[in-house]
Amino acid sequence: MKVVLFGDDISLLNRWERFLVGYDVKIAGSISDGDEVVVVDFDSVGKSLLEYLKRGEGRAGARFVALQSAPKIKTAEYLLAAGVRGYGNSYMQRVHFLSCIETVEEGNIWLFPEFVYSLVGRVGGSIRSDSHVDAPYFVELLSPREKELYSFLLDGKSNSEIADIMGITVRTVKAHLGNIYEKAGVNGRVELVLKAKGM
Amino acid sequence: MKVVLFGDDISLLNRWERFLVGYDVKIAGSISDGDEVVVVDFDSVGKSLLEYLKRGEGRAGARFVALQSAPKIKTAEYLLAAGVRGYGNSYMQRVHFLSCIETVEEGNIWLFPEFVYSLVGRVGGSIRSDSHVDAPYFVELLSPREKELYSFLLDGKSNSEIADIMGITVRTVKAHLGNIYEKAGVNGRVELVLKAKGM
DNA sequence: ATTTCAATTGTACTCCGGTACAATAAAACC
DNA sequence: GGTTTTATTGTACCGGAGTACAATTGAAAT
Repeated sequence: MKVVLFGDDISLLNRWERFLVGYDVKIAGSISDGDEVVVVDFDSVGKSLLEYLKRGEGRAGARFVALQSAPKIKTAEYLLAAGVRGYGNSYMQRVHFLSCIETVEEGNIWLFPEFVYSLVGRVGGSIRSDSHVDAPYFVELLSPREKELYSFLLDGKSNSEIADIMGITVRTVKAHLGNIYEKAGVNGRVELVLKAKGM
Repeated sequence: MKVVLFGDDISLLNRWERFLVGYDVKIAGSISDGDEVVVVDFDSVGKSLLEYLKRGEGRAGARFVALQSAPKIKTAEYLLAAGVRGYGNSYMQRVHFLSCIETVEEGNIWLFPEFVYSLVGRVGGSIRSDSHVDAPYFVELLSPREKELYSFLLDGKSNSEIADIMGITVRTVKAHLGNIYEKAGVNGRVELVLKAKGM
C-alpha cells in the first residue's frame, strides 16, 4: 500500500512517517493523483487541497485523508462533501492513525470519534430501542475448532497456511471446511466469504 | 487500561487476547461492572449482555463493546440505544480492534465502517454530494466490462456461469479477472471478495 | 499515422480446493 | 451401554481457478 504525506509542517510529517513503518511512504511537494492514500496536513496546506478538490481533478485514484490539529464538525461535513475519505486529528495516536489509513485504503470512510458521536446524536430519533435482533447465524453452529479455522479463512489464508498455523494437516483443514460449508449451506470458500457479511 | 473479555467462544477470546499484548486483560465468567472496557462476543453471550443492560445496572463504569461475526446496522442501532459504546466485527484486524478499544476507553463511540457510512448518508445532502464514494476505490479503475463481470462474481457465480451470462468464453472471463485482480492488488477471488467487503 | 486501451480468444500447464471412499479415538449425551 | 459429535487423518480423483505464452480487432486519444 502506498501512502503519500503532504504538508508544510515537517515535524508532523516525520511523526506520521514514523507511524508508517513497513508502508510504502512518500513525502510529496504537491498534490498529485495516483493509486494511493494521501494524508494532508489540513492546517498548513488545506487551501491547496480544497482548490485541488474544487477543480474536480484526480477523482480516479487518490483517497484523501485530511488531518487537523483541532478537528471540527463543520469542517468534517465540508470535506466529506468535497470527497475526502478521512478526517481527524493530526496528533492522534498511532493506533488510530493506522486504523484510519487501513479503513480508507479499504474504501471506507474514517471520521474522528467526536464526529461519529455527533452523527449518532443527530439520527438518534431513528435509532429504536426496540429493534429486532437478528435470528441465529451459522457461525453459532460451528464447533470451537471450526470457528478457529473460520477466522483464519476470513484472514484470507489458504488451506496449507491454515494447516501450518493450527498444527494440523491440510486433510484436516479440508474436513473442517467441509463441515463449515455444510453448516453454512454453501458450496465453497467464495460463497462462504460472501455469506460472512450477508452480502 | 483494563480490558475484560467475555464470551463462550474460546478461540475468539484467544484471538482478542493475542491482540491485547501489553494490556491488562481478564477473561470473565460473567458480566460485572468496573472501570474497564468490556468486550463481549455478542454471538455467544449477547442475551446476557442485553439482559444486563435492560436491567439498567452497571452504568457507572464499564464501557461495553459488542462484537459479532456479521455486524448489522439494525443491531448497531439497537445496541447504541441500549448503551453499548462500540460495535463491530468479531474478526476484524488487530489495528481496528485496538483502535476500537482505545476509542471506547477515551469515552467515545466506535462503530464499524459501514455503519459510519450509513450515518453519513442519513444526515443527508448537506454532506453527500459525491456518489462515487459508494464503491471501493479500485472499482473506479475498472472498465465497464470488468465492472459488469465483478458484479456477477460478487453474486457468487463461477467462471463458467459468468461466461454463459455474459456471452463470452471462460478464457475471456479469466482474462478480465486477471485484470481485475491486478487493479485490486489481490491474488485471487477470495482475496477480492474479502477486499470488497472491507474485512 | 501511431499508440494505447479494451475486448476477445487459443493452447498449455500447474496448483489448489473440494469431495468421495475410508478409518480411529475421545468426549458428551441419552 | 449405545449413539452422536468432534477432531484427526490417508488415498484418490476431478474440476475449477489462475497464469504464461501468444494473438487479433476496433475505438479512442495523441
